[in-house]
Amino acid sequence: MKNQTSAGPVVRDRQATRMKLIQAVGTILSEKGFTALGVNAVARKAGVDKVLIYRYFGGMEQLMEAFGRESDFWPSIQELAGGDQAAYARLPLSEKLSQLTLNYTRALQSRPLTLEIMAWEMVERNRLTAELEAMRESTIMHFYEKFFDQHKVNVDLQALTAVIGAGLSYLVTRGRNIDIFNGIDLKSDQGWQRIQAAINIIILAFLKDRSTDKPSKGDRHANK
Amino acid sequence: MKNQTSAGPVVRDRQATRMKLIQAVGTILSEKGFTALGVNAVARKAGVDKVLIYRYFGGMEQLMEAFGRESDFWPSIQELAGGDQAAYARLPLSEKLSQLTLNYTRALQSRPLTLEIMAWEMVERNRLTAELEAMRESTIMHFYEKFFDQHKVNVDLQALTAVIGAGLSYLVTRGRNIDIFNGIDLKSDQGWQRIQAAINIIILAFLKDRSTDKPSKGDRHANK
DNA sequence: TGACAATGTCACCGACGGGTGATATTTTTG
DNA sequence: CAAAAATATCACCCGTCGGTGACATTGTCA
Repeated sequence: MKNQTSAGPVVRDRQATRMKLIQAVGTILSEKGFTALGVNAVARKAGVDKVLIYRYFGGMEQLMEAFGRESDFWPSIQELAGGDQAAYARLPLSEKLSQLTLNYTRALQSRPLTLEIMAWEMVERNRLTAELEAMRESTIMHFYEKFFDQHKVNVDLQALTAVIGAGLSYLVTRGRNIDIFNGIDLKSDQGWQRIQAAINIIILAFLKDRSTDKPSKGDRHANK
Repeated sequence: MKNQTSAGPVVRDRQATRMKLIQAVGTILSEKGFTALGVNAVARKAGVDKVLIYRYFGGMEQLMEAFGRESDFWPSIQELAGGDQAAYARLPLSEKLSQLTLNYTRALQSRPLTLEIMAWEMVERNRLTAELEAMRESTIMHFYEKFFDQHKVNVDLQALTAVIGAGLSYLVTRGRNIDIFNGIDLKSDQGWQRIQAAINIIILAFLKDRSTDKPSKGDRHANK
């Protein structure tokens, strides 16, 4: 066993090299953004030859895919529920929705890399964006089943959350590049408080007189 | 006066060439998207030498800027109001908002180039995206002044329209690449009807009991 | 007519992109 | 130890990019 190669320089470790490449993807994305992402840049950043990207992953697409899996890009159900799922489950529907939107906003704002990818999703579809999309749909779906299915409502809850969720995604993503949207200051806490306040009102008003957790009233006409 | 250059080939017309270049920008954007936009591609598409981009515009940035001005990228106030501004002005506030969101959605959906640019706005800031941004803010601002200032409401109307507007922008832009968002089918009319229905409910519910066009009630507390 | 500007083409540059074959070095295996 | 496989480097190909200088053609004006 001559495993001690003296002052061994140049360690050869496939797994370590793979990791270096995967991490380099994240570094490039956060430093330069998606437009700068490519085999040359990633290999340079990782301090490794670019041919290894092809050898170990099959190409840039697959490397991005691997990058997508080995990170906490997307908030977990736990995080979206605010940490205590049992407590969350006991909240009334309006509170659940309100908390969800707040947690969602914070989760996004704390993930610059996710925002970078979400922005890129608008422009291009590749394995990384597809991977993230799948995660997202899956998480949201499970969240729905776990916490919302129990509530009997005669309103289109999916449409409501779609609009609000889309709105938040847009505002957070956009907030990286612009200061003011529609008169709201996206760089200040006060601006986000206005948004959150409006969403809370929307949720309360949307549910009011239109749904009850106890389906006893015979009221069924939702619109007009 | 030797103005008849026989079967004159090779017409030399600065204005026409400028136009060819500007139009080529639009063609590239709609055919290949923003990632393919560059001096080489544009010149090739226009059938013109790329050096003219520098001579006539000063560079790609300025060409994009020119492109941004010479087109109806952004819906006019007229279009957002649904064609008849006088009639629109007479509507109650909730109807105004409802119509506005509908017209906004349709306006965006009928402008694939605008969507392409809006998508790119998420990723990069350049003269073209800045141009579109300026147009947008300006139009929205004027629209507000013209049709909404008259209404006395004690709710944060800007925050409401910010959330809804952002949501629609996101959904329409995203609808180019994905089919389903949050369980809503973005490719079908039925999906969009669900969204529009939800928005209508939101608007009605948001305004109900919280605002009156006649500010007589002393109720001023909006959110708890 | 000749001078001159306007218009447009062409060839070329250096930098960087994705991708590949040959080769060197380290580790494992027999 | 030697042979073979795994790991990593290097040099190179080809295409495209943004950008520029030299040159050709056309129109204008004196």
